[in-house]
This record gives sequence, structure tokens and C-alpha cells, in this order.
Amino acid sequence: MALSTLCKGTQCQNPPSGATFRRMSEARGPEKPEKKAPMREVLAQAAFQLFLERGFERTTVDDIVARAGVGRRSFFRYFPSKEDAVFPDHERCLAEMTEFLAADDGGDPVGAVCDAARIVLRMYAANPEFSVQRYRLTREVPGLRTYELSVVRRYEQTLAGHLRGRFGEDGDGELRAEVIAASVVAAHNNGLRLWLRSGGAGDPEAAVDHALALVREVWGRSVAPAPAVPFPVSHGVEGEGDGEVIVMVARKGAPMWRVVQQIEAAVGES
Amino acid sequence: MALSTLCKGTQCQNPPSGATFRRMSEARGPEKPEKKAPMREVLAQAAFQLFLERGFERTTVDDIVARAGVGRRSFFRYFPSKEDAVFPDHERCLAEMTEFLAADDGGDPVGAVCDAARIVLRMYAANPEFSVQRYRLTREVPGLRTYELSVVRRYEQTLAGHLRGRFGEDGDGELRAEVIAASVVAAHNNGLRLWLRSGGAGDPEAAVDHALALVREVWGRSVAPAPAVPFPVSHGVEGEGDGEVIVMVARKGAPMWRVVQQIEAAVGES
DNA sequence: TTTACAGAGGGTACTGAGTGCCATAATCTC
DNA sequence: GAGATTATGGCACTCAGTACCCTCTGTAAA
Repeated sequence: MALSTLCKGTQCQNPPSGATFRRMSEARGPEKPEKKAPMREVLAQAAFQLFLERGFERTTVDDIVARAGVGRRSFFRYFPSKEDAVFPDHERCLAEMTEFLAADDGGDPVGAVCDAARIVLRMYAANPEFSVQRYRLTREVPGLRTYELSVVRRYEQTLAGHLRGRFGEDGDGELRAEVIAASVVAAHNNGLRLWLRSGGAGDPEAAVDHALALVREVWGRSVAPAPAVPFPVSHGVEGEGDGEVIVMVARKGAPMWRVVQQIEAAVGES
Repeated sequence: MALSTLCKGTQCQNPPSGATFRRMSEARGPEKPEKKAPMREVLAQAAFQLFLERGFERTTVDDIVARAGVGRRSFFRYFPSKEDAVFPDHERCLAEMTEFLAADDGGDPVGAVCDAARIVLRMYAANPEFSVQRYRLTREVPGLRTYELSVVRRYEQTLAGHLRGRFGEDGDGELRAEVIAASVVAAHNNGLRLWLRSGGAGDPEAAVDHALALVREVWGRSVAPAPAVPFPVSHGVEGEGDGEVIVMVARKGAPMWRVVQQIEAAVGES
């Protein structure tokens, strides 16, 4: 996944003044007369600046367009709502996630959605300062929190949709798809929040990897749809067959998550 | 539909002064002149009727108060937003869930939050017709979907908060708490939706029980915090000790969720 | 009875988000 | 350059939500 294309240029730049424009112009080269920055970006920057300065609610759309030097009507041409200006890059990220999953090679479905979730992480990590500022803003503005929920929900549904396709709709396919998708999103967000709360220092990958590992431990790396015939399971030693087997012994009443962890350890993590 | 039962009894009362209309139904004794229905309920009914008749967006607050025969200002005294009138009972349900978890006896934490989730189910099941109509309405109105997300999120955070308290904040306590809470909510909602999509016929408990069972299988019924010493696990038959043990055999590469299911089956479901 | 108080409800005017419609400027195409 | 297309601005409107102030009613103290 080409990370550089994730947040390239137009979308995620927070830096208040000209960083974005600079980047654009160097990309364009000096031979052409400076093309003016795209309005969507100008608006997003003006909006974000104002939100930081005087708060989200105390900033009106008129304030934003005044600072951006454009007409009020234009704002709503680029952002369906004031909240959207705070998350200008999720639409693109969502599209990228969809594309990524569409190119899934049919291997481990849980691994695939975990990797898909990491796309979101990288979008955040591409602009630590912006991400942290937005995180703080979002935490204290109920309207933004609600908006963010709806965005997260779309990621979750994208993941669930993919898993549903892999698991099949019949039986518990849909159920497992939704629960796993919710787990992946929750784990991802846990790791991401850890990084955001720390101020965006260091590498967020580690925390998210760790969190997603827990989900994969629990939900395993199932290959393709569920096999038609269940596995031999008993209170004794039997269950021969071709291929390697693992034998797991544990006390009854052991917490399942830990049992699973141990099985994973025995099988050997990838 | 029996709109009079829409908000009956213990569900919808979250009025500024609950005592006023507390037992209005039982206070309908003949000696007292009929006390007029509580305004909150009148408003909720008028609103819901109109939403069904002409849609949520095409119904204004003025329409609602006109039908209810009250002043416009009164609407916002009882509902902070138009959306709230569609979910008049979640506040109470949330309080009930909090109360339930506070009375947790310290047993199985995952089981406790599963049971807590069932409180929500029962709220829906108490008014099948209303729940189904609201479900259909919510599905096609983006604003209501978003609103519902914020409600669901509060349930999830309530569950996660309880699990965090049980698991401890250190280590992976917070992570596990959030992932399990998300799983429980997703599973619950999956079962609930199944019932709602079916038109509210029959008993929703079965579907939700089944869905939650999956979560419990995976996350086990851990007792209290994680035990200090891990369990014996190996690629052979050893691991003796006091108490019963289970021995599980499975192919490598088996989907973990299925392995877990089989272990649960072997152990014997509660 | 009068007065004081409190709480429920109503009315009015305001802010601000979001939309529809149309005019105009910029850009593209032939 | 004519004509078509697209980007932008301006204006007016609807409607949710809020602030402020009003009336009405019931109650309790004086």
C-alpha cells in the first residue's frame, strides 16, 4: 500500500499557513504559473485554524468563509456540513480501504481486515500534529464526537461487509462478520487513542499491532470460508489425520482468551 | 398500533419532575378528575405519529407541537433535540444498565456485561410494534442513524467501563475491556436486528442469546482478573494437575473461532 | 385574604446551519 | 471568438435550537 498516496497533497494538511501550498507548488514545478490552491483545502485550513482558536461551536461558517476569502455558498459545495471540514480525509481513506479489500487475495480474512484497519492508522500517523489537535478538539465537542462515530461506523461496515462476503451470509457468517469487525475497530481505536493521548510521539504502529494481535489471537487466522467438516475434538487423545495437529491441555474454567493465547503461542505466531 | 403503550410504564419517564406523572395510570381512580397525560409522553406520541405519516425530515417541531396542542417552547423543555423524541427511553435504560452493573457480584465479568446488554433487548421487546416501526424509520433517516450510534456508543462505554474496573487499567485491561464491550454490543445488535427485520415476531431472546454465546465462547468466562500463572500448554500430552483438564486436538491452521467453539462444546456449556 | 414563591407552560425574537435558485465569472471546446 | 460547461457568489428561505420574558396556577406563609 503506497502510503504516500494516502494523504497526498490535498487532504490532510493541517499546517496553518502555507505548508500545503508550498508542497503543491513544488510538485507542480516552477515552469507553470502558480496554480491557486484548491478551495477545498483552503476552506479546511481556515476552518481548522478557527476551530482551534475559538472552538468549534463558536466558529460560524461565515467566519470560515470570511477567513478563506470565499463566498459562504462555496463552503457547502465542498463540505456537506461544518463537521465534515474537520475530517476532510476520511472519505478518501474509506475509498482506499474498500479498494484494498477488493484486492484481497482470498487468504486469511481476519488478517485482511486487520491490515485494512491499518490504513486508517497510517492516515493519522501521516500528520501527527494535525491528528493530535483534531483528537483533542473532537474529544471536547459533542457534535464532533457524534460525527466521528458515524465515520467509524462506516469503516466498521466496510470491514464487516468484506468478512460477510468471505464467511457467507448463512449460519453465523453475518454474526461473526459483525462481531469481528467491531473487535478490529475497537482494537485499532484503542491503539490509536493510546498514541494520540501521548501527543503523537513515536510510532503508533506498535500499539495498534499489539491490539490487533489480540483480536487475531482470539478470532484466529481462519482460511477462507469455514470448512464443511468440523475438527475432531474429544476428552482424550485421538483425532489423528493428515497434517500437523496441536494438542492443548488446560484446566476447565480457564479464561478463554488466555487459552487462545496459549494455543497461538504453541502454534507459533507468524 | 397502540401508541398509548408507546411509552408506558417505566420506560419513558425521564421528565424534569418525575413525581408529577409518575403513577398517572394507576392514579386514574374515579374520585380524582383525570389527570392529563404527561406532556413528555404526549409530545413523543405526536412526534412519532407524524414521523411515520410524513417522515422525520418533513416533520417540523412546529408540526409536532401543533398536534400535541402545546407551545413550541415546551418541546425543547422535554427533548433536547428532535431526534431525542424518537428514542425517549434510552436514558432510562442506560441508567438501568449502570445500576445493574453496579450491583455486579464480582463473578464472571463477560457474563455480567452480556446480561447487562440484555436489558436493552428487553426494552425493545417490551414494545415490539413500536420498536419495529422505529427501526424502519431509523434505517432510512441518516440523522436518526447517527443519533442511534451515539446512544449505542454510550451503552458500549458503560460496558467497557465496567470491564475496565474488573480487568484493571494496567496491561491489556483497557484493551480487552473495549474489545469485549464492542463485541458484546455488536453481537447484541446483530441478534436484535434479526428480530427487528423479522417484524418483531416471536422471541428475540433466542437470537441474542445465540449471538452473545459466541462472544462468551471466544472471550470465555474468565473469573476475576487474569490468573497470575499461565496454564500448561504443549504439543503433547502432559499437563496433569489437580482438577479437571480438557485436552483439545485440532489441525494447525484451524480457524480459531471454531477451535474455541469446540472447546466450549467439550467443556459443556453452562 | 393577601402576599410571596415556585414551577409549568407559552410567546417572541434571535442565531446559525443548510438549501434552492439564479446570476455571473472563469474555463473549456470547437 | 461563439457557445457550452463549470466554478463561484449572492440572496432568500426553512428550520432547529436558544435566550429572555411573560402568564397562569397552585401552595404556603403572614
